[in-house]
Amino acid sequence: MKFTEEEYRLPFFNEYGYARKRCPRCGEFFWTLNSDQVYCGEATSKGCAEYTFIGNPPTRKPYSLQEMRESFLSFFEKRGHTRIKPYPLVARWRDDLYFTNASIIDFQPYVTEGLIPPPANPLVISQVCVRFPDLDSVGPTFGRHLTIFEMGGHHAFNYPDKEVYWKDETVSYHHEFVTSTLGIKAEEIVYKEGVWVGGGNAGPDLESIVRGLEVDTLVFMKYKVVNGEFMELPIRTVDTGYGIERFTWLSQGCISGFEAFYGELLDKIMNLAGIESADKGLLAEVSKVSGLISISKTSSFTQNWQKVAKKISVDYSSLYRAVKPVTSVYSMVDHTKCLAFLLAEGVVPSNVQEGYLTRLLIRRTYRLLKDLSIEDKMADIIDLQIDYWGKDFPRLKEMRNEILEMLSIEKEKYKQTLERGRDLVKRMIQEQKKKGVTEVPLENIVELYDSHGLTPEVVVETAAAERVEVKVPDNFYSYVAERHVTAPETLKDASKEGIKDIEGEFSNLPETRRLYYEDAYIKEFKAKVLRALGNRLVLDQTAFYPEGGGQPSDHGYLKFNGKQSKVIDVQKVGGVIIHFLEGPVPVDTQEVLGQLDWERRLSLMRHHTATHLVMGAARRILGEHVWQSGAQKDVERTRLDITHPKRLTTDEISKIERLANHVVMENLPVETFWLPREEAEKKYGFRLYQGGVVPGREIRVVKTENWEVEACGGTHCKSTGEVGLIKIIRTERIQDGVERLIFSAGDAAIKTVQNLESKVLRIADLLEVQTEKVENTVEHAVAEWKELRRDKERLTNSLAQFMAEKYLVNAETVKDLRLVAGILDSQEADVDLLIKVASKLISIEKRSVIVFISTDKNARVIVMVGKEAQNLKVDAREIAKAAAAELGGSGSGKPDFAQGGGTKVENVIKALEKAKNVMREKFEG
RNA sequence: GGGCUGGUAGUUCAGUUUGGCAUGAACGCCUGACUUGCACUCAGGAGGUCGGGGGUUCAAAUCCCCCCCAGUCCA
Repeated sequence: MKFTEEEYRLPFFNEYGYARKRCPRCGEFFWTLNSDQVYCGEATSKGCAEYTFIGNPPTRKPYSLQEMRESFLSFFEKRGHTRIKPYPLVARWRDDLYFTNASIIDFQPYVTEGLIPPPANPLVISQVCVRFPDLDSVGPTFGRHLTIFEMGGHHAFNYPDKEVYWKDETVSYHHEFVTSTLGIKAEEIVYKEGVWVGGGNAGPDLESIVRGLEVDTLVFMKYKVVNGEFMELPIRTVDTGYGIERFTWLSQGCISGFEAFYGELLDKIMNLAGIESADKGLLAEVSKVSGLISISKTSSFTQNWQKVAKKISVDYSSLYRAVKPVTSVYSMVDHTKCLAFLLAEGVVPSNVQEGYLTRLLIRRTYRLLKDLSIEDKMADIIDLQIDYWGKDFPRLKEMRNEILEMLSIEKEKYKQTLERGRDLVKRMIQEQKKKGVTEVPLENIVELYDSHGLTPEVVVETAAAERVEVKVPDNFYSYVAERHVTAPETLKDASKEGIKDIEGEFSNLPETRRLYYEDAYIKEFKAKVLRALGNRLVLDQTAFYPEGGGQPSDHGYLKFNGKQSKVIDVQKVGGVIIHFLEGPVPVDTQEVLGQLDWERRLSLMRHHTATHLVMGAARRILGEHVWQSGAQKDVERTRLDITHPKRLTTDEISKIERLANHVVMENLPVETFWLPREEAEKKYGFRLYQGGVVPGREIRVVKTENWEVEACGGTHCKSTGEVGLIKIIRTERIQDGVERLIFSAGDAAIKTVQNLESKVLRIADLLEVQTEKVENTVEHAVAEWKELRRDKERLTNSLAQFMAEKYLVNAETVKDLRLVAGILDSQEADVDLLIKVASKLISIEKRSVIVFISTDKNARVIVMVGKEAQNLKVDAREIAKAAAAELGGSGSGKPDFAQGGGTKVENVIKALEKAKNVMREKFEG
C-alpha cells in the first residue's frame, strides 16, 4: 500500500522550497531543503547514511532527558495544547495489547472512533512506552531501540463539524520546534514519506530524520483497517510520536543513547560490571555506523557485527571483545529500567500475558548479568534505577519494597527452573549414553526449551560437563516456532453476537435513561416502548441493569395490557439498553410496567459491593502489587482474580476475610458519583481502574469512604452493612501470578456456611461423635486404618506361609513335577493372598506348578511356575490362557507368573481341569 | 488465548512405550555393630489411598475421559 504524492505535497513544503526526491538506495520518497541531498539520509540496515551527530550534535545546546521532555511539552502547551499526564504502562483498557507502546494508545479506540471526546483537543503528552518486539536489538543498536522510552505526542482530533488542525500545521509545528527551540538547521531535516498502520488504524506519515537518526514520526490517521481494506474514518487524528530519548541523544552527540539517558547512573553500573577501560574511540566509530545493525531471529548478532567490522575496517573478534560487554551493559541498563517501571505498576511476573513478558525480561537480564559476572547485583541495579527515575516518577519510590520483593521471588523461581532443568538434562544424557549415543538429539533440545524453559546454551553447558556433544542448529528458534503453528480456535461470545446483528437497528435511538443509576433501589418503573424487534425491546428508560463490568444483567417482568413477559437478558449497545424477552412483546409506543427480580438484583449488588471490599482487604493484607485482573459476580458466588506472586495461605485468606467483614460491620457509606476523568484520576489515581480503564470523559466513581475507590458502572449497596456476611469459599491459581478468590455475600454466604456446617454434622453423624470431636476421631480413624492395613499385610504373609505348606502336602505329582491346584472363594483368599501363597510354594518347592482360581463376581486365574519346572519348559502363560479361555476371558504374563480371568464363574471346575490337562498332556501324553 | 511436560516413599526420580507380584533405586530417617565421641563403613528396619474422580478390562501406576496441582514455550 502506497499513498499518492498528493497526500504529502503540503503547502508548507512549497512555501519553504522543499524538493521531493527519491532515495536511489532504499527507493523511498523524501523531502529536503538541501539541493545536494541524494540519499534519504536515514541510517538503516540498507546503509543510506551514517550517524553524523556522534561527537557533533546539531542542536544549540545539549539537553538532558528531563529538559528535552519539558521543552517539548511546554512548546506545545504555549501553542494551545493542553498538557495531559501520562497514562499507565500497562494498557489495562485494551484487550489487543499488553503495554502502552505509543501515546495514541491512550486514546484508542474510544476517542479515535468518536465514542467519547478526548480529555482535551488539541493535547500534548509525554507517554512512557514499553515495546518488546525489538528486544534483541536493544543495546547493540547503541540506543536506537529501547524496551522503555518516552514518546512525545501532540494530538489533534478533527471531527466533521470541528476541524482543529491537520497536516500542514503539524509539519509547521514540528519545523518550529526543531529549528527555533532546538536550534537545528532546517537543511538538516529530511522528511521521509511513509505509510503507517497500527492499532487497527492507518494513514500517511512523515518521518523526520536528522543526521542519520529518525527522531519522530508525524502520522495522519484517517483510515480504519477492516479486513485489510482502508475505510475512511469520520475522525481524522493527528498522531505524532517524538522520540524524547532520540532527541536527547541527538542533542548530546555522545557515543550511545545510554550515556545521554542515564548519565552518572550508567557510569556507576559500568563500574559495577568492571568496564572502565572501554575504547571510547572505537566505540564512537562503531556508533556512527550502528544504524546498520538490526538484530532479529533471522539476522544474528554475529552477522550484524561482521558487517560493522568490515565497514570500519577492524578485525571482527577484537571488535567483538571490545564491544560485546559494553552493549551487554547497555541492554541490561535498559532492561532494569523497564523492570522497575513494570513492577512499580503492579505487573506480577507470570507464565502468561504481560506477566510472562516481564518474566522473560527478568530472565534475560539475569543472563546478561551472568555474562558480566555480576548476577548477584540485579537488586542493587534496580535500586539505583529507582533512585534515578524516582525524581520524575515518584511511584517507583513508593513501590520500592514491592519491586525488590517481586524480583527476589522471581529470581528464586528462575533458579529452581534452572536446577530442575539441569537434572533433567543429566538424566536425558544418561539415557542417551545407555543407548550408546553421545549426542543429545534435537528433539530433546526442543523439548527442554519448549517444555522446561531451558535455553540451548544451558543445555550445551550442562552437556559439556558430561562430555556429550550438543548440536544446536542456527534456526533453532524458528524451528521451535514452526512446531507451534496451529489454527487458533475462535470462540464467539454468543450473547454479544446477539447484539452485533442488530446494532444498526437500534443505533439511531436516543440513549436510554438509566434509572438504576439514579436510584439503585428502584424495583418497579413505568416506561415507554421505543422499538421492538423480535424478542428484543428498547424502552425510553429502565431500571434493568444491562450486563457489564462483570455484573450479570437483571431479570424480571414487563407488564402491559394485562399481559406479562419475562425479561431474561439485558444488554447495552452504546447508550441504548436492549431487553431480551420471553413471552409477548409490546408494540411501539405502548407503556409498560417493569418489575425487577429483586432478590436476584439485591444479591448481585451485595456481591458487587463485597468485591470492592475484598479487593481493598486483599491489597492491605498482601501489598500494593495487588490489582484486579478480572471479576465475575453472580447470585450465589463471586470470583475476584487478583495479581499476587504466591499462593495464598490459609492464614492470609482468613485475614482478608476478617478484614472485609470488619468493613461490613463498620457500616461505611458507599457513594457513587460522576467526575470528569482528569479530576478523578488526579484525586484517586489510576487505582481507579481495577476493572480496566473505563471509557468516557466523565467516569462513575464508587467510593467506600477511604477503603476503596474504583471506577465502576455497577449497582451497589448504599452502605457496607447491607452486604452482610462475606465468606471466602476457596482460592484457585488461575495462572502463575494470578489468584482467584471465590466468595459469597449476604444470604448466599449464610447458605455457604450452613452447607459447610451440615457437612460437618453429617460427618459427625457417620462417626457417631459430637461435632467438636470430629477432627480427633478422623485422625484416630485414619491412623487405625493404616495400622490395620499393615496388620493385614503381616497376617497375609503368615497365612500365605501356612497355606503354602498345607497345599504342598496335597500336591498332585505329574511326572517330575508337583502340581498344586485349587479353587477358592474370594472370601477365603483373594488374588493378592493367592499370589503370596504361590510365591511361597515355588520358593519351597522348585519343581512345583501352581494354579489357583479365585472366584467372586468373576473368576481370576493365577499360575506360577517354579524354577526347575521352568527348566522343563512349563510356561505359565500357556496354562493361564487355556484356563481363562474356559472362563470366557484371557490371560497373559511372564513365563514364571501369569494371570488371567473371565466372567463365566460357573466354569471354574472345567477351567481348573483344563489347566491340569495342559500339564498332563504335555508330560503324560 | 493456543501448545507442550510432569505429579509414584520425607526428598530426587526409575517403572507407563507393550496393562499382569511396588521383594522399586538413591539420598534422608530409625535401630544395631564398629568408634573415647563424631563422621565414614557395615547389618537391619520403618516409610506408598502410584494427585483426585469416572470409564474400558478377568486384571490399571500403566489405556480413555473429566478435574486438581506444578512447570514451561508461544501470541
